[in-house]
Amino acid sequence: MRTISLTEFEEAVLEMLKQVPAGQVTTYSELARAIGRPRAMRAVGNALNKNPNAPKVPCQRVVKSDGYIGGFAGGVKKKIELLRRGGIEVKNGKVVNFNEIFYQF
DNA sequence: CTATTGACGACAT
DNA sequence: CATGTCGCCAATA
Repeated sequence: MRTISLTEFEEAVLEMLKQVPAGQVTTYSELARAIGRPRAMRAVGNALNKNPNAPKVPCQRVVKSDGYIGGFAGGVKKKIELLRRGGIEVKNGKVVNFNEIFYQF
């Protein structure tokens, strides 16, 4: 079924995000770049915010380019908890070993 | 059409 | 390191 109330852009963002393996993270910028809109990192964040997609899409694995958590529709605290649960350590609002677990498309 | 708003990024001060 | 400003893009009013 479709019942997609999402735009092509939002769809693309979610699809790409689903490709991120567990235990790794990506960035808004990289994600935007992967869908062909290298300067649309803000729009990417906007798309994720509007789509409280459940576990279908690991929205929590998207962080800022400098390794900081960024934001989350359910609250940053929640985002951090989800990340830790997924084996990703977060310290002082920033992903530990960010450079090592950073997933590039 | 224009204006406003953001889970951003890079740079200047 | 902290704060401010500008640029960028898509969605929405």
